Order: sequence, then structure tokens, then C-alpha cells
Amino acid sequence: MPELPEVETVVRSLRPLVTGRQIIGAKLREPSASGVPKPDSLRMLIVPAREFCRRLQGTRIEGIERYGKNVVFQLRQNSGNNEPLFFIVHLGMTGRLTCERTPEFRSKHTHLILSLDGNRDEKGRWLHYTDARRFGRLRISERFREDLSKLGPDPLEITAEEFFPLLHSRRSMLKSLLLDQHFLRGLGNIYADESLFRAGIHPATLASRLSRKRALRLHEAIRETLARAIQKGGSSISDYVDAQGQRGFFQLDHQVYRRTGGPCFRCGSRIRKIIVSSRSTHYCPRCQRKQEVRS
DNA sequence: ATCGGTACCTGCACGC
DNA sequence: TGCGTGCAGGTACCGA
Repeated sequence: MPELPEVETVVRSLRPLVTGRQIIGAKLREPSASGVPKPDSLRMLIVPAREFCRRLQGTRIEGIERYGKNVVFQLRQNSGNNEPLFFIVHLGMTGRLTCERTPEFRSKHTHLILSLDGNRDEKGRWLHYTDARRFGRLRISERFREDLSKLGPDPLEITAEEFFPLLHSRRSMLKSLLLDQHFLRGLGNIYADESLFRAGIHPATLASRLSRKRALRLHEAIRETLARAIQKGGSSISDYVDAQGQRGFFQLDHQVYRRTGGPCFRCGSRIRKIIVSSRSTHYCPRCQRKQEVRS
């Protein structure tokens, strides 16, 4: 589900709820609790289950940030070891991080509950990780930047001057490239399609063939699309909600994504769906013409 | 380097 | 109502 704007929204909504809190308990759903034991049900943990809970317990959440599509909690260990520790969550397609008022597993797809301490005004609260499809990943690491160092630049941070040469050196189709996290970190299927529409560029255009002018237009379109999506709290297609369970509204502003057969809001042509690099890709055949190649 | 296919999972919409 | 099918925002891995 979650691409950059959704993860950014989750992080922003989580920040005031968890910053400064101590993790006083970490509870994983027992693999056998729901009947038949499934050896794979903890596949989402990069760290073995027992060690996972032990390492989280007693740490304090000093900060939380987004890195590409990852939610990164910065933890401080209170017992002697003063090294920072990172709890890194990738939400996959259906992952949710929500603050709840109960320490109980509320859904059969809730996999982890962290108990956070309270303060003067408030009792504790519980951070729930829920993920129906279990494509998400939870890891604990000393150095998250090294772990995530293969990821490309953040699309909101890269400048137009840096973007063009990066594009120019690649020979794949733009749509595949925008989905490649090693190229840019944070775009997914929704925002790749929406950005290409906004830029008026056909998704199957070869990156190396893009003129400087059009590359700059794409750079601007990506920033614009992401910024607006963040403003609207992301796109809620089915599962996605922020830390307080609120849905986003950017799905109402989608121009092409999942609008196959509907009229283009700009020119009235029917939106088309094609497959590019085995991902469904939505575009307007008139606003996003394929540039003729000059010989 | 790049691509398509496959795998990992569950839920949902759809047609029959 | 039930069943089979295809599809879904994610990434990783394989072989071509």
C-alpha cells in the first residue's frame, strides 16, 4: 500500500505520539496462537523473534523519520550501552502502524504490540503493527544508513540538476525506473503513474531518450505530486490509514491511477491501462504521447 | 544492465 | 450462496 506520501503521513502522525516514550514491552503474536502453527508466520522479522523482543525492551524512542518507504525509529538503549539503535519498519503492501488504547491483539493480522510508558497526564499506549499480506518487514539494526545504503536519493531532496544526468545514463523505460528504489527511494505504482501524467510523458519512454527539458518537467511533476499527496494525507485505496486510523484523501485527486476507461480530466480521452515491466500502468494516450524518435 | 516471471500472502470483486 | 479467477499499493531472486 504505502508509498512515500503514506509513509510520510504515518511518520508525522506517529511522531507526537511516540517521541520520548520508553518501550516497556514487546509482544509478538505467537505463531501457534491462532491454531495451526505456521513456521513462516514470523518471516517478516529480519531478527529472530526472541532476540527481537529482548532488544526493543527498555529502549526509549528518541525520534522517528521516513527513509524512502521505511519508517525508522531511533532508539536509545538505557542499560549501559549508549549506542543508538534503529527499529526499521517497511510496511510492504498492507502494513499499518497504529497507536491503540489496548494491549490486546485486535485483529488476526496484528503481529506485534509495543507497550509504551505513560507520563503525568496520560496512561501508556500501545503501538500495533498489523499486516494482512505480511509483505512488510521489521528489523532492528545499529546502523540503518548502512542497511539502507543501496537505496537511491529521496525524490523530494534531489535537485533538478542532479536528476537529469541520473536519468540520462539509464536505458530502461521510465515507468520501471521510477519504481526502482535503487534509482529513487519512495515512489510506487500510484505516484509513478500520477507523476508521469502530470509531466505529460508516456510511461514506456526510454529514460536516456528524454530531453533535458522534459526531464526537468518530470522532476517537477514528481515533487508536485508527492507534495500534494502528503498534504492530503496520502491515498487510501483499501487498507491504508495513519497512526490514528485516519484515511487519506489523495485517491480523490488521482488523474489516471485505476481510472481505466474513464475520461481524462484534461482532454477527455479514455484513460488506458497497459503492462510495463509486469506492473499495471495507467496513462492518457493523448496527454502522454510517445515522442517520435528523431534519427 | 534490464526484463519478465515467480514467489511471498490475504482479501476482495467479479462472473458463473 | 458458493466457487474459481484475477487482481492488488511491496521487494527479492532467478535466468535469459
